[in-house]
Formats: sequence, C-alpha cells, structure tokens
Amino acid sequence: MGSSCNEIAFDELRRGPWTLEEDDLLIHYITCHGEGRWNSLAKSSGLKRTGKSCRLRWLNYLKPDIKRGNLTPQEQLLILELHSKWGNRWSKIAHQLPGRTDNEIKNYWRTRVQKQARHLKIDSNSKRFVETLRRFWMPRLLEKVEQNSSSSSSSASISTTEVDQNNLSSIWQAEQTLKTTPSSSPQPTIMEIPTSSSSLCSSYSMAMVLLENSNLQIHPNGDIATYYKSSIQNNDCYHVGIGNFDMDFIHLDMQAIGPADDMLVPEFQVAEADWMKDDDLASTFWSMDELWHFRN
DNA sequence: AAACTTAGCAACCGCCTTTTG
DNA sequence: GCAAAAGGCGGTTGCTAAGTT
Repeated sequence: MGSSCNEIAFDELRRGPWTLEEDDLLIHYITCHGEGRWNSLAKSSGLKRTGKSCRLRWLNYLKPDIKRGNLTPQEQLLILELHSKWGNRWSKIAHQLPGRTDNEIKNYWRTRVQKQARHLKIDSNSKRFVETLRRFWMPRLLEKVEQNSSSSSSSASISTTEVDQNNLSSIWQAEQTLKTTPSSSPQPTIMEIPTSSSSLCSSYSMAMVLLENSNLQIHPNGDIATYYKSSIQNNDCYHVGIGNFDMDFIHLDMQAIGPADDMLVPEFQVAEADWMKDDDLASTFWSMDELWHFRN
C-alpha cells in the first residue's frame, strides 16, 4: 500500500536495543517539545524509530520518575494483593506503584510468581495458587517488611522503609478515628486520610503501608476510606476499603508500646482447606525464600 | 574452560480503544 | 458519523549475563 518512498523509510527504521545517542536525542526532544504525538515526534526528532518504539522507550525507561532496582517487599505485597483482585491488569496495577511500569510488573509476575506456580505444579491463575500466596508468601513478605523496618530504624541508612514521623502521626490520627468508632455501628464510617501521609513508608505495620499506598495512588487529593469494624476473639477486626482497594485487618493492642507501635496486621487467615495442611507443600513453599528477592 | 541452562528484562507485536480531522 | 491515526495494553520474543554441569 505504501509508496516506494515509505517502504524505503520503513526499511531504514531501527529496531532492537536503543543506543545512548538515541536516548539522548529522545530525552532532548521531549524536554524541548513535551511527550505525545509519538509518530510525528519520531519523525521530527530524527530518530529512525517508530512512534510506538519511542513511546515505549520513554515510558518504560527514560522518564525521570522511573524507579529502578528490585521491587521492595511492600511493592511485592501490593502487586500480589492487586493481582488477586484485578488479574493481569498490569497498567492498572502499575498505577498503584509510583515509579514502576506495567512492563516491569508484568515481568516480575512472569519470572518470579509464575515460576513458583510451575514449581508447585499449580496453575498460577487458580484459586489454589492465590490462597497459597496469601497463606504462605504474603505473611512471609510481611515479616520481611517488619525486619527491614526494624533494621532501618536501628541504623542511619536511608531506605524505602524510613519513617517520616510527621506522616506517621497523621496515620496514627487516622487510626484513632478507626478505633473510636463504635463497633456496633451498622453503617460504614467514612474516614479521611490526610494526603500528607503519602510519602510514608510505615515501618510499623503492613496495614499502614497498604493504606499509604492505596491512599497515595487512588485518591491523590484528599482521600476517603470506608471501613467496617467487628470483633473476633477479643481482637478488633477491620475491613478497610479505599477506592477499589479492600482489605481485612486485625487490630493488635500493644498498649505499653505507645501509639507508633500499635499495629494493624493484615488478616490473611482464610478458611483452611485440606491441601493447606499438606506439610510437604508448606515446606516446599517456605524453602523457596532464596528464590525470591526478599533482599532490599 | 567450554557448553549448556536459566533468569531477568528490554523491546516488539498485534489487537483493541480512543482521538482527531 | 465515519475512517484513519494515535495511543494503550497484554502477550511474547530474543538477547545477555549469571549460574550450573
């Protein structure tokens, strides 16, 4: 269909890995003219690439706010939770993880998570695998989050789990709102979570991390969470919903420690199916820590 | 040391949706 | 309202480095 001129142009299109020169050209062009209109951008910039290729390179690699390096346990937890909720909606999941791309999350899922499914001979899309993640892996990640935070609090090193005390107090206030709500209330209470909490990486509980992440991404301008409170075996239980994000928590009362150490712990207890009692499966899963990137 | 395998990830492909003229 | 172009998304491929035999 195209003219011979266009065919020649097509033949000249570059493919494969980008060179430093091409990256510089793209960055410089976008800095001057902004992103978008990728096809005309590709032509005007002098790059011998398709518009799609330029767009992908920019969004997945060159954009300044791209975060590089291993996913943190917090991020892994969030991916697992969101994937169980939304499935392979990589772009949607990526929107909940600042600086992470859909491609990166997709790769993570395929290379790490599906590998485990294969290892366990479980279909990664099956309910059973989801339960395995919830029962064995998510608590393990949670443990890792706690470990990281305690080690970071005892050293001066900067890490993603470093606590911003001001934001922590905001979260604490939000939690107080949660706790003071009558448990007999038949209607969900609306709770506002301050946006200033967005940069918090809580070292105290995954619940806080999840709240923070959800807050950060779903409602950037004044956030509203709904929750239900109930009580099981003397523990306060909460169901928290922020936007499309829902999760159950148990409140563990640790009075002597004080506000910042009061914990909300995700409730991963699910109805125990027979296969869950399979010691072999459990030990197989637990022994796979080294295969996962719990470091960082 | 060489051959082979595996893991990780950047990049491409094709399809679908949205935007533009 | 329609067709073409552009953008977006999920699936797949292929390359490279690291690990294993």
